[in-house]
Amino acid sequence: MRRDVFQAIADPTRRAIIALIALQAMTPNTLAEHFETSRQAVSKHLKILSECDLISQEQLGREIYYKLEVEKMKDIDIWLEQFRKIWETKFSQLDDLLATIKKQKK
Amino acid sequence: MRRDVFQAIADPTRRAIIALIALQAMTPNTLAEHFETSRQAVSKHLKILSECDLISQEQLGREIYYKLEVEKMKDIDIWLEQFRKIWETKFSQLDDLLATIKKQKK
DNA sequence: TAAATATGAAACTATATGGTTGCAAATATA
DNA sequence: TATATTTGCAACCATATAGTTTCATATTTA
Repeated sequence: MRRDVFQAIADPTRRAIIALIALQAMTPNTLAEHFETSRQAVSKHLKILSECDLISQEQLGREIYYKLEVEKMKDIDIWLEQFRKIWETKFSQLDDLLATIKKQKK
Repeated sequence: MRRDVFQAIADPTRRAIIALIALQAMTPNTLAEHFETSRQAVSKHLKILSECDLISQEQLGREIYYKLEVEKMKDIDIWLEQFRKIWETKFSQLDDLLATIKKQKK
């Protein structure tokens, strides 16, 4: 079973969960109130997010507070870095390359 | 069928395709040489990437060159922005919140 | 102690996903 | 023109995914 950050953020409900607990740590019950799905479904999403270390939990009595491990989000940022260099270049080297190929073929 | 940028980058083969064509536009055949899977499987990945506008194509004779629409990658960057604000804060407000809850409960 | 609350796990289901093989269409080349 | 090359699409398959309902466990509260 694949279980990485990219697979974790693929699901829109999980992205919403991440955004919610980024603002404030929450219990599964409180989280579930924000969605149409069942509490158990939210729990399954929390498990997936836990398995790739995007969130951590802290038990307080019978409640479990889930919070975002925001450092892990940097993994996505690191992957984006290689493309950031390209999109910050005003003149596209790709268009340039295609133009070159076209000329060669003629 | 869901078809957004986040779902597109969830697959490791598609992330590899993106990284390859970011450097240089490529045909499906050339791309497929970089992977274990069949050319047809690569074509299916290209279709998914096309459907969410992450790539575009240009036909030259019987060859079709696929190139990255690097602007679309910014969608991911935009989503990350909300978390970047948090991870750039040295002192975690989440730990703070949990500490507050603990005190209230005592 | 008994009841209520919060949670996770198990079993099940429908659909999505990623892969394969075979084929048809378009273009280039002999 | 006949053949080779490049490509996308259809049909099929095994597995993953996201959801449900039911149940067991732990903790709080009456």
